[in-house]
Amino acid sequence: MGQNRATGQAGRGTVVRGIRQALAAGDMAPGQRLVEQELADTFHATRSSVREALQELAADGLVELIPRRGARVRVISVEDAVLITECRAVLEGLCARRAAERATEKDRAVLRDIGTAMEDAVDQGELETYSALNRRLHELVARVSGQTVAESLLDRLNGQMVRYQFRLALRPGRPTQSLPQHRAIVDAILAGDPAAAERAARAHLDSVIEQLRATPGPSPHLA
Amino acid sequence: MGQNRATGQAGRGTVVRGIRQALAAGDMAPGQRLVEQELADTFHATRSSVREALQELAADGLVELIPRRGARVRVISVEDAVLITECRAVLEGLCARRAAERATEKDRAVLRDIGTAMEDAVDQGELETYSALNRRLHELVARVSGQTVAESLLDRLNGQMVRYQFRLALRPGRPTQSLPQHRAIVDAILAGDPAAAERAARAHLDSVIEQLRATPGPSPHLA
DNA sequence: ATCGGAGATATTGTCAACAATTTCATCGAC
DNA sequence: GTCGATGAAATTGTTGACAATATCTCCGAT
Repeated sequence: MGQNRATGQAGRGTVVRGIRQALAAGDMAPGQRLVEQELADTFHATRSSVREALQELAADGLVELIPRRGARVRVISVEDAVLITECRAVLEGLCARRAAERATEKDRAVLRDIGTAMEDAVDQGELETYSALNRRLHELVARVSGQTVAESLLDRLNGQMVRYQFRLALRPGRPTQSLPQHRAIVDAILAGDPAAAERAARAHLDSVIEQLRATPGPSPHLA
Repeated sequence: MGQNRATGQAGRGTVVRGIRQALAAGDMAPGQRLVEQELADTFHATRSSVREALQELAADGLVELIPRRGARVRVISVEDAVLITECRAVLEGLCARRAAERATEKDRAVLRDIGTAMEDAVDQGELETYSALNRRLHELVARVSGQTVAESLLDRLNGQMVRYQFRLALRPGRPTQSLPQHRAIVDAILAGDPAAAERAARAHLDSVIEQLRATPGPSPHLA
């Protein structure tokens, strides 16, 4: 084990996962240049794999690919983040609506659990837990909705927001603000009220947009 | 001129455009297998270009890429079309809302023109013209909205629907049904009424969904 | 000191041959 | 006649070397 490079599809997957993670962890700064050979070395893959991986990431909007000049980590401005979140708002609204129509008893039970777990987490100030539950809730609503198209679009949009979600969850007082909004979504779905579920989801994301707008801009270009 | 193969980025672009067009024109049946060497020959490109082009098309959801087994034209079922159109509904609703808020005098003039041109086309039974105006209207609303993220998502979704849009526009009586809906969208934007614009856009696409549901399924697999 | 250009270096893009895998056709057993 | 195996053909996947381009470095002129 050790220095055999992952080749082909395995390699490509490795690189995609690796870059995604590095991006989420903040190890790669927005705007940073991504050199194919460097990536190949760090992830022990071939340059071909890296090349394909970069194309995949570019298609997902995580990386910017400029012909003959290589790849950079895509820079997402606050305005971009707002536009993305506006789209999330209507798409999650759609998902919440469908979820309210289709949720099975099992789905409802899980939703209820997440709801109470969220309240506990906020009560005890466990920010990390609350953030994780937040992600799980949004994912669950999308999955339960059966709206696979919206689900994949949301996946994509969320991927582009990693950096901002990070910063937002850490804001003091934010959980207190978002918890009742999350509860409203859960309650509407449990009550089987599609219109209320859509309204609640959109209201929640509108509030996220407000928070984004109040953001000073996530880093005025260091390099 | 003639038998020099387009190479590199030129080649890739050629292939992407070529396949897109063939797909729109119905020259490639859904489910049809796409063999790399064949495509390379027909589009006078190298296999590398074809390979990259296929990945791009797969990312756009037009082609299905199965490892080690090649590429096929993606089959879109009626259910898929409905899910796609549901997403279009909320996204175009968002665009219509923003367009109502932001349209300049110039934008409004163009919108007005398209509206009257649509009425003329329907009056005189010019189906092809009406269909083209339809596309132009939807595109214009998206562009005027300034919601570039929604615009690109819609682009993608529309690309996947080419076959269905085709069939739908040809239905007898359909123009009479959709014309007032289009007028409602235009009027709401002209009036600067965001809520009404969103409602009108969603209502229009809800009606499209109804039409899709009444479709017998676009071709029960010939091959 | 700053600007601009020539050469060197680094980086991306291309290609054709080769390897691995799947698909197809043929043939034999039941 | 159907099913399954065996081998041939077709197809996709991978690789490394090479070509084209961009970027950097250094130097001289103003």
